[in-house]
Amino acid sequence: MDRGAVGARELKGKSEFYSGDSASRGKENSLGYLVALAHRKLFRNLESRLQPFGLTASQWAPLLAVAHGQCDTVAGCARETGIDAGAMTRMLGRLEDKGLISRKRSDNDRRVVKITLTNTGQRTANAIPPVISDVLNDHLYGFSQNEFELLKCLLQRFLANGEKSAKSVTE
Amino acid sequence: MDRGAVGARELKGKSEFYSGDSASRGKENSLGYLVALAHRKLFRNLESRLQPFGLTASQWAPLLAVAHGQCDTVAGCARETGIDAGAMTRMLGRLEDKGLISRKRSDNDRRVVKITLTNTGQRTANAIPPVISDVLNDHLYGFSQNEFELLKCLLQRFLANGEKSAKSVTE
DNA sequence: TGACAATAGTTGCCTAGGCAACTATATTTC
DNA sequence: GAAATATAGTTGCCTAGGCAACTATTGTCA
Repeated sequence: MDRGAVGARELKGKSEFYSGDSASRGKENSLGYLVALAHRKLFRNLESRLQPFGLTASQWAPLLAVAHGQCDTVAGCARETGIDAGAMTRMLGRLEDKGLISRKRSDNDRRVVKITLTNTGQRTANAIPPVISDVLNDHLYGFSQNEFELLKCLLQRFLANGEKSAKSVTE
Repeated sequence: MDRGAVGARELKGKSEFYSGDSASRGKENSLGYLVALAHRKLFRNLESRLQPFGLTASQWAPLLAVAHGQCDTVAGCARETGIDAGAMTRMLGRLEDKGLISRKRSDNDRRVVKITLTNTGQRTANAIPPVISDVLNDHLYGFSQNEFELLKCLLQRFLANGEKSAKSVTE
């Protein structure tokens, strides 16, 4: 057992789970590795299950976001899915190439590009939620309701801490 | 509250936290989004803190793996960090361009390429663990020791389930 | 020994995200 | 109303990972 498993040191009210000499050694003990591996595995499982629909693991998110009325512009989709606007332009281009969405310059505000689903896009958007659910449920096999809520809660805090940290660096 | 928060349905011993109609709606409630966002945020925070060392958030892992003697070949590094061998070839190329590692064809087995750290690479490998620790600790601000262990444990199970699921599809 | 399989590494092609520079349009401010 | 500012979208350049095809080398086995 290394220090990470022994106990967190307290330093001016800030807990230190990792210290320089033991950090990130071994994939199982480092949260960095774990978060990355969990993400990659989930991503690849989604990828293989969405292949029959001609979708990648990155493409379902903006598609569903539009289908659910959460966004209808490039910038909106970028904000909603948390990725770069430039990347979103290209992403929507690929979705348009596949005939799932269509883009049209707005008349009210000539800066924005309005995004709508095609019929095919709508059908696909209807079909994929069960697939996503299946994959997530597979990853949650054996979890109790408590553990499920706990994991969500801990990840939300992990994420929120990271956002605060990023801000404090740039300020 | 949608179904996900109400309770998991049991279906032939398999819990269903997500059902087709509510899956992945809203970033906060979907574990898919949460895992992806947590990973991206951690990745970007690492990126900005490693910039002074001329490293990206993907490059420290193979560098430390070599420094810790966990691998000394392309295939070994790929296995150790869980990424594709082709991607690893290019990754090591970038590290070589930066003068951090050097590559040399083995004499025993002319297929393998032996990887060693340069002096600069060794110095960098010594310098970055505290930085990684700092970023991880930031993300874990306010976590109790219990919560820290719990998050690791839950993520390990989430990951293991995903690996089993992927295998059962290909078999 | 000779055919076959397995392994190591590389390369090309694809999707993907981040960042910066840029244009066009809209909003705010003086 | 004109200038400054903000916002929307696009594009180029970078790193990055997955997959498939390929070569070279090594190991296996009939």
